[in-house]
Amino acid sequence: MSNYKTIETEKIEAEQLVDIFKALANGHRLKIYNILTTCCTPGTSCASDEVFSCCVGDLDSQLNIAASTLSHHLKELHRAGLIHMRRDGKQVFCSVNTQAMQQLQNIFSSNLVGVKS
Amino acid sequence: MSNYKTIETEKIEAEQLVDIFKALANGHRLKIYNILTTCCTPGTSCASDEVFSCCVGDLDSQLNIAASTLSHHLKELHRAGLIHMRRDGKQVFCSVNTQAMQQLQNIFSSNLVGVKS
DNA sequence: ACTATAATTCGAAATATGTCGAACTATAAA
DNA sequence: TTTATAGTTCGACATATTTCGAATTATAGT
Repeated sequence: MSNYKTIETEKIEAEQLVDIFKALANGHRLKIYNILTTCCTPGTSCASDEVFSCCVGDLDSQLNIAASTLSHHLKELHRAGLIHMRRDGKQVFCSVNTQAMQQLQNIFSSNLVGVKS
Repeated sequence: MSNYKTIETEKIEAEQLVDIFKALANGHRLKIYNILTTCCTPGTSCASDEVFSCCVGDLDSQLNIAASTLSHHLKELHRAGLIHMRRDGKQVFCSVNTQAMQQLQNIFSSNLVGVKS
């Protein structure tokens, strides 16, 4: 747990920002993130019986990659602090970290990359 | 010239977005982009006699990498459509593509990654 | 305890990226 | 036209990333 970024400070560290961009710099991961943004709107709980659920298996069915590869990508997104993952029984449910998304918006709004040097 | 992205459409293609994140997913390139954002505010022309100029040589002096490496990184940022490059005599001046920046902000504002599938 | 389902970890292989120095091109000045 | 300055291109090498299948862990049901 201590290995994973939280993105809670106002200004994001330059290195952390690189990690975030790195996490999004892949077609599969961007698609995953995209699916999660359109599925898990803030406040919505992602139960598996909803149309747009987002447990790992559901993502798997939309991606045409090996389960192990998907797992790897989810880990990357999680490590960057872009998504949440919680286990519920046999399944692991994923959702976007809306707070992180907010801060990314801020970064690109004023003059970009307002990072602590 | 036809090889370089322009980022003029409202919605950004998913692949293009991956290229943009890829371009920013590197410490040196992010630093370059950062320098350019704090130097070339919209409308400002970046003459070499200003304090914050941004010809390739000026960037070089701030980065501690080989000139050839810098050139490579600038090409990546340019290919992604994130910066402009124009030759003026012996020097090549770089500046951010503010339009691209704007669109990145939009992407992260509504529900992220509003990409054409 | 056994079986099935969901997901992760591991190790290997293929591909991509970052980096440098040497050689090259472009422009301006002597 | 020779020389100096500013950048780029090329080829090589080291490192990082992506991907898979096989083996493993976690949980729930029989």
